[in-house]
Amino acid sequence: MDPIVMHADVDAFYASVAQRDDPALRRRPVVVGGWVVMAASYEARAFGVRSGMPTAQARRLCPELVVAQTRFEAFVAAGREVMAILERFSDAVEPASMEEAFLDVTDAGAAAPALAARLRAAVREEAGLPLSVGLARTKVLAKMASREAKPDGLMVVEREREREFLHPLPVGRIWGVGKATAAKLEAHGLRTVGEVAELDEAALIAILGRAGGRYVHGIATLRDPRPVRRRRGRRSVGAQRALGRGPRPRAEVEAALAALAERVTTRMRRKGHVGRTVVLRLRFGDYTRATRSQTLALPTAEAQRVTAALRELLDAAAPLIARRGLTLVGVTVTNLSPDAGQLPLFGPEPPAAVASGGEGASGGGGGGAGRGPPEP
DNA sequence: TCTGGGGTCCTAGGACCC
DNA sequence: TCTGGGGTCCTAGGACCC
Repeated sequence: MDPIVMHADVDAFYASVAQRDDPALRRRPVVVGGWVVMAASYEARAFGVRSGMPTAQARRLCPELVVAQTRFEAFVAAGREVMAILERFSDAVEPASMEEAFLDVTDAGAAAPALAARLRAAVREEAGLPLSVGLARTKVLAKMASREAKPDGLMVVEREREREFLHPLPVGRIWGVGKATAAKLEAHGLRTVGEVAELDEAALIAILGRAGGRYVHGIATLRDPRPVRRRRGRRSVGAQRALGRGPRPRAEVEAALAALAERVTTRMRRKGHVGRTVVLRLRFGDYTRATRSQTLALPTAEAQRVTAALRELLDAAAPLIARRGLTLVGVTVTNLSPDAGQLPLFGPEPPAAVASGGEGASGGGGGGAGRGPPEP
């Protein structure tokens, strides 16, 4: 029997939460964000407003735009509320972000569309949020179906309609294919998914590399055997801060890094994580980026140790900074593992953090199965 | 359209080991 | 003797997603 995968995704998540919590915002063009739009309601999208756009530009496109405050705790709480509802509809729920998840609903069989309708109603009534749902045989198809279903809709891609649904789409609509990959495909004259499906895997690997080639080939030929799996542990924790233009004294940069290290390690300690690799992220005046990283002998969640590593990394990057001008610094701690000091000796189940089997301490190269190619 | 902040995964080269 | 082959880890960068 074919699996049935559901992809459930709250529409315009941040903006919908804002509209839910403030009735005066309903049916009005709303964005959430600061100086850049983080989410736009569908009313705002009708004016051409998109996330990532500077708020000033959004205002020019839509003079009656309402800019709602970013209430991060409210978003986190709303996300949890939605996930709790989803958990009632399947044992296998794989969150993909705060506001979307894959559900294995194979057991529902022919009743899956009715289940999806009930789920949408539950999220609407209990969480007060619009949910779009895609139903299909694979994750990618379900994901792409929910996208087509938006806003506030349900789309079912039946097995015998998969080709008809997928093949006419431009390659850039494949989940996981962005601008760079689409450009490579188009440079070979491949514009639609159907055209890609005519190539064999080796040809696609030659164009996109091993993982990308396999992935795109699998999707185009309707193979995507990745199962819905429960959430894996977090892989990294990070924070960053824009510094504005103009030269910054070293002391100011160091102070910013110390504050970021504090923020990151506090979050790690709260979750019982330690990490071994410290990554310094930099962005320059010309919007180019660079990273410098250092792997410690022992994992840590101490701000001081992270800050010390950051200082060394900053020294290593000094010539680059002098040349290009620093505009943003970020700190990421990766190579996470559960803090052994915090492990219960006889817990009900083992900690889930680094659970991905034989991957070991997945340094920088990492084989994961998140979005990667379909497994053989 | 001049560009937020938080993540995940893949690639490639070099070091090092057996 | 025109020079192994496989594996792991680290570093840096790129692509993509929400």
